[in-house]
Amino acid sequence: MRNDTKIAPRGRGRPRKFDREAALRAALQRFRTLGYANTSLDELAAATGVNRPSLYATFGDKKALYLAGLARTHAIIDSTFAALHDVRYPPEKMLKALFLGAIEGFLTGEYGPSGCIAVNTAAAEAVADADIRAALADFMQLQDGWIEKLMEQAGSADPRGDAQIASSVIHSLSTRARAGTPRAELIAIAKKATALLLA
Amino acid sequence: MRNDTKIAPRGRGRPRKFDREAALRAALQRFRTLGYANTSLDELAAATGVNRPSLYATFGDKKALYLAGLARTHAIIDSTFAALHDVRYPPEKMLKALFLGAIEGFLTGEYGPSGCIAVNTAAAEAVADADIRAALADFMQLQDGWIEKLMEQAGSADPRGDAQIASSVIHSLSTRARAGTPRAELIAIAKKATALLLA
DNA sequence: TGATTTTTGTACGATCCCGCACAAAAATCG
DNA sequence: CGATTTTTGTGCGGGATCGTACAAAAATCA
Repeated sequence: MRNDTKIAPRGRGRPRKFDREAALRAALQRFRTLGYANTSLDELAAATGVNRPSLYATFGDKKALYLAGLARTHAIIDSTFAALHDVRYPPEKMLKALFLGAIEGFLTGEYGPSGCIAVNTAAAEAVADADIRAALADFMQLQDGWIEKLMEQAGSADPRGDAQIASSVIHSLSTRARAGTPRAELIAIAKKATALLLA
Repeated sequence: MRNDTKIAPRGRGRPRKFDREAALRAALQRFRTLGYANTSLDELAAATGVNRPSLYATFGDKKALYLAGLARTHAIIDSTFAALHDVRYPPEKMLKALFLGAIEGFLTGEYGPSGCIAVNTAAAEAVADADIRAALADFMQLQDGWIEKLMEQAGSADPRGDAQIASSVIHSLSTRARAGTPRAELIAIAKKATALLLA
């Protein structure tokens, strides 16, 4: 809970009225709920409490704001995985934490379960937009890479392959959550995946 | 390759100039490439060769056209699974056909690999739009259900669970294809999934 | 206190987009 | 051949959206 507004070396001019991180979080939520293309700058301005000119001055255009949001999520995911790697759970507990943590996150959302912003909103833009496609690819590689490390730590005989399957199941859990699949079924899928990976 | 234009009982007025199915296919391709929200009716009119008023008269509004496209895809997937079920492949061959068939389809696209329209474009709209969410849920249930039947046929001890995992991997293969993952890596993931499911 | 710098907020222009109105066109029916 | 019916295609109107220009506001520096 750092207060960036106070930490930032206050320069010469009029002080910024809003917290950059908070605005980014609010924008991200809208993007995650509505998708990239359906989220207008008016809505983003309303959600963040920042008017359009200030959004442009701070983040650039709509795509830059979206990519900044993806980057923020990327960083959070990265540190979450790092923490999970640090605790060195035994294999089964690690998989449980991995899958259930993902599921609880996916069931979060403004108006309903919204899954993962990268898997479920960036993918829609990925064919037509090379930048968003690259961000999506980075995202998937981050996840695959970390899960591979976790599988290694768990003593897997094929960390890469096991990681790709676990990661794939997580992608699907995200989409299923967005489609309205109830928590119990998501958890059942996670349990089945755990059983297969530990066999 | 039926010619619906000729089969349809030609009524009284001026004959329709375009083939409904062909127009639907063209519209679907645009939706799959650009996503639902990014596809304008002007683009749909250009792609189908049908001007907007005729599109409205034939399909209704933009969402109805999109849902008609999803329904068409739904029907095709259904008959594809029915055919795969009919041939009664042995387990390994069945899984190979299942995964490789999906991958080849996902690598198809106008400007690049476009994956599955439901998983990768409907999902973006699913939180804010209940109709599209329902269509996506139907889609996933169709796939899960058919693969469960295939797993049963293959003698699985847990057809439902195995099907959910196989289906999940397919969802992820779709997203990965859209992110630009090369065919070889998709195939490797499919092989790994096959190995886990047959173990 | 006056000058400077940065952000804010209103307002605007240009573009795009959806959905439909309306007349012309092209077929069949009597 | 005239009447009817259905589709076509131009064209439009209202509205949303993006990105920016410009003056006012709020801070620091000299």
